[in-house]
Order: sequence, then structure tokens, then C-alpha cells
Amino acid sequence: MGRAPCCDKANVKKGPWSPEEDAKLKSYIEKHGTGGNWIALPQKIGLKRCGKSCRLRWLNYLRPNIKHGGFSEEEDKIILSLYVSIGSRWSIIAAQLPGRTDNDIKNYWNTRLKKKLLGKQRKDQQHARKGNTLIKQQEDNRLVDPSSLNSNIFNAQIPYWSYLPTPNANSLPDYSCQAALVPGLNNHTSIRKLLMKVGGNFDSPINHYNNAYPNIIPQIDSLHQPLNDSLSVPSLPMESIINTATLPSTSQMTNPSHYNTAEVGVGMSILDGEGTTFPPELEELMSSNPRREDGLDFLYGDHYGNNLVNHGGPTSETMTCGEGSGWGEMGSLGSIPNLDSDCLGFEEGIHEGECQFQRNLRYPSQL
DNA sequence: AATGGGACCAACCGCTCGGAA
DNA sequence: TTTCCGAGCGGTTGGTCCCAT
Repeated sequence: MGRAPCCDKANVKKGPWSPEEDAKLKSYIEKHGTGGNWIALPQKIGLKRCGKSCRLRWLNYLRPNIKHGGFSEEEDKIILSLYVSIGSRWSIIAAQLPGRTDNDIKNYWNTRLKKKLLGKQRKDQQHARKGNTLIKQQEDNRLVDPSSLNSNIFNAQIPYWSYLPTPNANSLPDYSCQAALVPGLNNHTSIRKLLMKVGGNFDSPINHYNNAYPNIIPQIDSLHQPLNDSLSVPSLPMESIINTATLPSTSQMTNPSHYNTAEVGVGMSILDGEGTTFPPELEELMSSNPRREDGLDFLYGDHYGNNLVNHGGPTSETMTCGEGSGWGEMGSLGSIPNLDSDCLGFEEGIHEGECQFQRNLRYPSQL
């Protein structure tokens, strides 16, 4: 037996909204609010619409301060970066872009940004093949102008954030430092909003890990402390945040079989790398790029798989996270664009910590 | 001018989650 | 503790517009 329908399907209108319907819905909500019950709303207004449809119409179109179309380059970067970081969690991405709806961003990604990305990737590969000889020679002579190699998808210049110092993976993660690298990340309210949305409890995990990983906690605490004042919503523990920062998509998140995780210590689940799957478009990017297993050198490095920037990213010496494949490594690349968004730096910082956890577990003698 | 195909976007569908009873 | 129901989310579909042929 299936689920009961949320409304009488036979008596509801479907399809595009008329201006009259829009006006009815808008004026009612502006006067009375939603009343916390979308299902009952259409009857109150006299609309022959499903409550869900009303909700969608309001959120995606009628709500004040909604922006449509005309995504800026900065917004492109934010969307891309968040997509790389957290996957297709459009509502979270939308929360970082004022005036944008998840539906809008989702459509924009599916229709334009993804193609832009793949088109650029292919172009870069062609360019790389053409220019291999010259570039290699330049590299050998250490005369390489990074901007000539950069395959950043949106502009031809090395982004300023690439030059910012990031902690070497061999050092303990300094979350306050990571946070400071990202403009807006010192905005505790927005951090909190985002993390609460993601589902964070930043109190208990500290105590939680304190026993097992005493050398990590001070660094976590440095970021965590300013948040404490206003954080009161208990939700998922820190490992959820860490995983959230590295999981590719909701559909994959709901399917544990996508992950080959290793349970570590006190419920710390880390990505093992192998067996991890990616969103199809990133899978395509990866499969089309034999140089880097993460397939993202078009974002972060040159055509040879070298990171152009000295950011302590994964090299043969420093990489410990995910050992070369998976979202874990993406997070550890360390040169995710420095966004107005509030989350990346934090996630990145968290991820550095995750890498360090794994390092410590694998190489306890280095502790 | 006709038409076929692609791009774009609004809206729907079905699922999960969380709160209330 | 269990069940039910509404909210919210991401994936998908279908309609419209535009452009190339």
C-alpha cells in the first residue's frame, strides 16, 4: 500500500501558475504568513492547488528578494566550490547565495555550469596536449609562469586565494588559521547558520574526542569556542560534519554502500578512498583525466597533476587523506576558492583534521 | 517559412526526516 | 515506542523559447 497523497489529486490544478493565483498566494502570505501549515493553505485562500505546490511557488518565485538568472562569476565559483565540497546539496548551497533558490541553482548547475565545466575541461585537455612540450620545458627551467598553466575554469589567472598560506599536512591542523583564510568565516552567525543547517553539535564532540585525540582538540577548540555562545541545537556529532564535508551527494549519503569507510576510534568514520563514488559529472572529469585520480587538477593544478601552489596539498610525501582518490582528497587540496561563503574553509579545516586523524592512526610513531 | 534540436526553467514527484500524538 | 503527517529536499519531467538548418 502506497503512501496517502498529500492532497486530493483529482481536485488540484497542476501546471503553470496564473497571475491571479500568484496574487492570491502572495497577498495572503504577506498578510497572514503560512500559518505553519502549507497543506491547509490552499483551502484557506481558495486555491485549487496542492500545498506543496504553493510552498514551492512561494519559495522559488513569489518570496521577496528572489533573484532570477544572471549568475555572477563569483556565484559560479561559490556553487562550484560547494558542489565539489558537499555535492548536490542545493539547499545548503543556496543558503550561501542570498536571493537564490535551491531550484534555481540546481537548474543552473544542470543546464549551464556543468557544461561550462566539462567544456572547459575538454578544452584544457586539448590545450594541454598541444602545449605539453613547451610547458614541460618551461617547468624544467623553473621559468613557469603559473598563470600560463592555470586551468582554473573561470579565469586565466591564479586566484588570489591560491597564494595564501595553508597549513602543511604534516603539521597539526590549525582551525583558527584555516578560518582566517576565508573571508566571512569569522562571521560566527553565518557559520553557525550553515553548520546548524548541515547539522552540527560543536559541543559534545569536543569532549567526545578530547580523550582519544588530545593533541587535536586545542585546534578544533580555537574555532569552536566563539561558536559556543550561541550554539544550542544538539544534532549530529562532529563526525557527521566531517562526513558531510566530504560526501558527494544526498543520494549517495543515503546509501552507505557508496562508502568504504573505516571506523576509527570513538565513532570517527573516515573515508577510505577506494570504493568512494562521485557525482557523474565529476566521475566523467576523472575518467577523462588520467593524470590525477581526483580529476580536479583543472581546478587546482597544472596539466601534469602538480599543484601549482605551495599550499601543502597532497603530494607523494604529504598526502595521507584518502590516499589519492575520493572526496577526502578534494577537501585536502587546500586551495578551494576563498569564498564569501562561510563553509568551505571550515570544512577544509575540519578535513585537515580528518587527514591528521588518519595520519596519526597510520603513523603513530610520528606523534 | 518550416522544423528539428537544444537550452532553459518552472513545476511535479517521491523520498526522507523530524515532530507531534 | 510506534505511527502518522507535514516540511523539506533532490531528481526528474514537460513546456516554451530560440536558433540553426
